[in-house]
Amino acid sequence: MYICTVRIKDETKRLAIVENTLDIVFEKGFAGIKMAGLAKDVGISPSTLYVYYKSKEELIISVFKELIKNKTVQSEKDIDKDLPYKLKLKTLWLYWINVSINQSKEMSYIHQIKQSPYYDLVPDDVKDIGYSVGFELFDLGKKEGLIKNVDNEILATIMSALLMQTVTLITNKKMTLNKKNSDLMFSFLWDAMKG
Amino acid sequence: MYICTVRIKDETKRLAIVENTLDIVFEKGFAGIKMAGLAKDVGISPSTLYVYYKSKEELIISVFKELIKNKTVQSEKDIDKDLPYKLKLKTLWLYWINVSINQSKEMSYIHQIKQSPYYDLVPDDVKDIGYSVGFELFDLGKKEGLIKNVDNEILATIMSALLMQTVTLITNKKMTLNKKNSDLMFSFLWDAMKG
Amino acid sequence: MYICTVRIKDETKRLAIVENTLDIVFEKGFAGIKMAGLAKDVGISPSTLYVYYKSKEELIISVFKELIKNKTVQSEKDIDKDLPYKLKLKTLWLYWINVSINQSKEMSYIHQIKQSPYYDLVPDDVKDIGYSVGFELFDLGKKEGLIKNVDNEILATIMSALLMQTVTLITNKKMTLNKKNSDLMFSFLWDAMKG
Amino acid sequence: MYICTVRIKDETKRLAIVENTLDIVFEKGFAGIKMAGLAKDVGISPSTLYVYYKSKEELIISVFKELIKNKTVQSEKDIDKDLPYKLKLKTLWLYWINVSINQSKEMSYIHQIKQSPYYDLVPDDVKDIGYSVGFELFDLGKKEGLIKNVDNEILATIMSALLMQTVTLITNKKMTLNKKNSDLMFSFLWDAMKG
DNA sequence: CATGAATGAGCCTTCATTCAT
DNA sequence: TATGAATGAAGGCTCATTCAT
Repeated sequence: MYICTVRIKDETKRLAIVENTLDIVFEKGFAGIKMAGLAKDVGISPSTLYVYYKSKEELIISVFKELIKNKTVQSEKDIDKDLPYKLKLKTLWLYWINVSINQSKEMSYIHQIKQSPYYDLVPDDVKDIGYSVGFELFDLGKKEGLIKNVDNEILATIMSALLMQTVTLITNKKMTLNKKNSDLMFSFLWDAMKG
Repeated sequence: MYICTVRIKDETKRLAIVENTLDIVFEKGFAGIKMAGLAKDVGISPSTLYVYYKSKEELIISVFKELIKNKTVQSEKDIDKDLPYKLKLKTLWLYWINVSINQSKEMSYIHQIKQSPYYDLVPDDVKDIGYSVGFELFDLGKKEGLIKNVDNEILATIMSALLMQTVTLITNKKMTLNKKNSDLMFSFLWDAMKG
Repeated sequence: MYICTVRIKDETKRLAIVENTLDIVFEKGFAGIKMAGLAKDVGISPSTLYVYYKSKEELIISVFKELIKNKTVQSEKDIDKDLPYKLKLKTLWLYWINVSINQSKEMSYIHQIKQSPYYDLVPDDVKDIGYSVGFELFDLGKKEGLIKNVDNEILATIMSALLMQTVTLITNKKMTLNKKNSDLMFSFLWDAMKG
Repeated sequence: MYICTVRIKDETKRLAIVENTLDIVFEKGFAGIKMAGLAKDVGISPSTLYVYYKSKEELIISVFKELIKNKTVQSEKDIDKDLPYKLKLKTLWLYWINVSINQSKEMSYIHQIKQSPYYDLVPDDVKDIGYSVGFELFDLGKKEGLIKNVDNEILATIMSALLMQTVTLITNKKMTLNKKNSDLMFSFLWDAMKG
């Protein structure tokens, strides 16, 4: 026996899937993604999910790709070329702090996938995107003798580490996000990096 | 009246279970723990696992408790009181680097459980152990005006962040563990912290 | 815009599940229900069972609810208002005898669940259905001074006890179901109850 | 590695096993018997259970045999030959009421095993014991024309049915056990049986 | 006789994915 | 494209029973 339903094709559906996936991963981690549950959250049938993504694996990786793509695009527009170097770095720092706080779900997703077996399945060209802005800034700082002459990878690591921990302190309510604390945390970064 | 002998639960076996659990989590994460697979690795029957731990959950948490217990015991013996302050801090730094590298599986387990839903099930008294040595050293440094006068929580966070990233660099073969690199990475920490 | 057809959960299948559950409980009791075995009997996959009932517990209770619902519906249509009182009671008696014999699996199920731990999980509003017809008849008999003036609960208990034992005698082939025996067994009931 | 314990052989152990089995079956039914749990309740090792009974099945049936044996022995001593017939029957009735109330666990066990698959495994000579006293009394009553001239099996069934339901009413607190109620319930029996 | 550890067989349940429309 | 039903493969766990002493 069969009944009929009418459905209008909806291109925002994919966006809804991404959004709900982020919510789930943020709250319960990757193990919390259940295809049927996700479909229900989105308001579609499990099989419809497979119209958009051919497997759970593909879903997880596609969502990651989408995040990376958006993140990179955004970060390119935000640097002001006329500031003194220290302020340039601070601008980048503040930008990342804000991104991390305001887009905590997205950041959490990226952070979690990097430690999961799924990350092995991410194509290399997607993996290596994201630090270009930082790298240029590091090169500049080193050329001008303002920061330690160390491999960019290491500098990026230092910056990322301090960034993440700052965000953690804020997220865990052990610190509030205000100018004083931003300055304090940035002072750690600057003192660590300056040559 | 009777005299009888009784077999005693095998401590070796429990250790083997812990060891294999660490291996699995290190390689595949918590989702990779399959009771049957673990049992096979250890060389026992799946049901025997349940003689030692009454559920997967309990296994995961018990292993964590054991790691914490051992870690704390070890870290208490390693501080030398007569060194100048910077060297004291460096000793702690090197100690942690070594622990992190040599016991990378254990550290990975601790790191992973802290971000998993299982951590909610860990008793609070087990959660709060681990930074006592660092905190004393921070207090000393602040009293002598050698490091920034900032909350211990923050200092510990900074140290921990740099530590973890250093270990990551080494583990990912982007850096080798030698004196030069140790000194370099410590210089980031020291410059960041010093007052 | 799309038109699509959707398969509907198969009522036949649900009935087949109920039927087979009754068979199993009748033959082997509640402990005899094995989800995989039941699925095989019905001709579906074990997991399909979980499309219809979300757990073994729910299956058992749902089947009970269904039996109670049907039983109540049926028993409401069978009373003839113009008979003399004794014959009214006998009609009810015979109706119940027939139900009990012809629907022995259903009765057995009801009887068994009431003595099992599952009964604690049955909602109260389902528990209390079933004696309404009898109670009205008892009230009538007491008003007319034809039967003992005793609590309905007790009268129902007496009737139910004799009924069940009669059925047991028949089921165990120690008695055949014929007019003479029906009359005999009803005479026990009537003599016991009459005022 | 082994340790030693000293144990004194204890013939009351078997009794303790029986007692605990009764408790379990009374509270949770036959499905509630778990060999390990029972052993723990008794204070012995699971394997020791197998010294006394070679399987769960044997345990269940042996306990039943023991109950039947004791019950029969007791019921033989309680009949007073000089009472008028109705009082003799009432004595038997009251005796059984008391047994049923005071030894509710034992009665429950007998009742439950009779409806379980285990009953098929009980030897026939054990099954048929228990009504001898009643049967003699029924024969007497029939000979004197005081009760209906009906097969003993049926009379016993009637009596047993009313008995069990009376006990149920009392156990479920819908009736209290006092002289008035005893008399009332016996009146049902007597009216039903008398010729 | 007594024991605690050990186990295999089996159970309930979940879930990513496919089927049939 | 869209769907709800259906499912196979697997996983966690239980428990009567045996092992080894």
